[in-house]
Amino acid sequence: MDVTEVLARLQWDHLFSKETLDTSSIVTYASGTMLCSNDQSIESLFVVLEGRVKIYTLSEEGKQRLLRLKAAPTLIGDIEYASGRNVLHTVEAVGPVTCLRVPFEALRRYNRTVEFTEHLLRGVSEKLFIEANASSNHLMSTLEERLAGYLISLSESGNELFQAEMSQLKRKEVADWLGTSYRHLNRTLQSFVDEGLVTRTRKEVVILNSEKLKERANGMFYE
Amino acid sequence: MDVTEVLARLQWDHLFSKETLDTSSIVTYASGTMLCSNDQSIESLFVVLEGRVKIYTLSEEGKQRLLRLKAAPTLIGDIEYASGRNVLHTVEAVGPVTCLRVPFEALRRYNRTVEFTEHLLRGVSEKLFIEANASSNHLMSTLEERLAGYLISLSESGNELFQAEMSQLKRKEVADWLGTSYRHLNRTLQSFVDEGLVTRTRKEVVILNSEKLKERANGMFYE
DNA sequence: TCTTTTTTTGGACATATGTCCTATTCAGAT
DNA sequence: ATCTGAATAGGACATATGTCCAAAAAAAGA
Repeated sequence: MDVTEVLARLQWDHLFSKETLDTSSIVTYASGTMLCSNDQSIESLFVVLEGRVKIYTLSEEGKQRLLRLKAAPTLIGDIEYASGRNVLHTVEAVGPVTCLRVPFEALRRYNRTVEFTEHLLRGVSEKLFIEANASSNHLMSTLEERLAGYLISLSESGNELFQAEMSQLKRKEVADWLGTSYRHLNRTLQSFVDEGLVTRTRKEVVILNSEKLKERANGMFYE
Repeated sequence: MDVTEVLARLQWDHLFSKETLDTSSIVTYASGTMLCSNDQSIESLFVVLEGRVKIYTLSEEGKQRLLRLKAAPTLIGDIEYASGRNVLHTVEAVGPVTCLRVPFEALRRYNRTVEFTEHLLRGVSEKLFIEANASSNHLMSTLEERLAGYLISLSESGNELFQAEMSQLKRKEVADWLGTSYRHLNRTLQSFVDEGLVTRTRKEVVILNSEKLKERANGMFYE
């Protein structure tokens, strides 16, 4: 794999200086590998070039909350590089993942350009927006609304990104992502079935009445 | 008020170019004024030089959630400048507030330096950390834990910043900040009283048994 | 084909928290 | 001192959601 070419394809070729790239390396992770774990220290930026990663919080007691699935290209470690703190969110490879690993040290030394810093800034503030919105949504809505919103968001065209990232979750993962228990997800799904809004086989959910479902979502919509 | 001098005192004097400062102006807001409101567009960065601001989300239905009180110095609009989006959180003056208002346009034209961008980046990622942690805390703990954590955090020395920002909240505001109803805050407070952990007058809460209270906080701690 | 294990589904119950409402108390204005 | 409006306190009830468990179904072995 040719790094220069891949970066060019992403239009990220101007971001890293030659010296920086010289100290960087391509690394590949098997499915299930943790690229970084909550609260540990981290010393490199990971540019995910290929594959998909799962981002979630993992508390001491083992409770976890799925934040999102992200497909390449994406940056891991940008927040930690910018803030100097330990890892905020755990990141795990879903399927094989190829990254460019760029040591923070190289960035500090050879990469303090406006272009690169602005790129990080844009990325981090984008993440902040998403996090803040997710958090508000969660705090201010019931599972019913969130689930309806999730189903609608998956079915409507116009947010391929979300669909690519969030479909193919297993039921249990959907529960995690929605921040609820498996039990309660089922209960709520069933109530939609009872009202004729959706049908459910054990493999999939089919929307019958997307109008009413949208009402139930009460404005909740993911992208 | 001399801007150059104030910025120097904050050690922010290297951040803005002369041209930028020329297009900026000092503005003063009366208590209660909104510096910016959720979802509106914003065209200037506000450098809060004096006073305190209240940052919160405000949903369409009027539900609000207090995120924090912040004392000067602090930046408002940095996230929006960085992401190009509309306002994320509503900001309101608590008492008179003096700001330096810097048009985004000037920043784009005269201020794309590494120093300034890195400053924004540090600030935004710091905010992301706080937001992410608050959100996890909220999702994974009961009010009892959060309230205990809040009380402990206010009483222990070592986080003057938090104390300066979060004491002197009215009970209703504390409820907002903890993301609960006034009713439930009272109920939980009362349970602490019943167990002899704290005493409560209608003005203040006094901690009697900080050991046990800390246990109740179950690791929750604010800073 | 027959077990054994895993996944799905849903009952029963506990509980954290919200909503609505009514006293009570306190501070400030008259 | 009296009135008025905000802030405080708590009763009664509804409900969203979690926990624990057992039955049913599917998948995987044997």
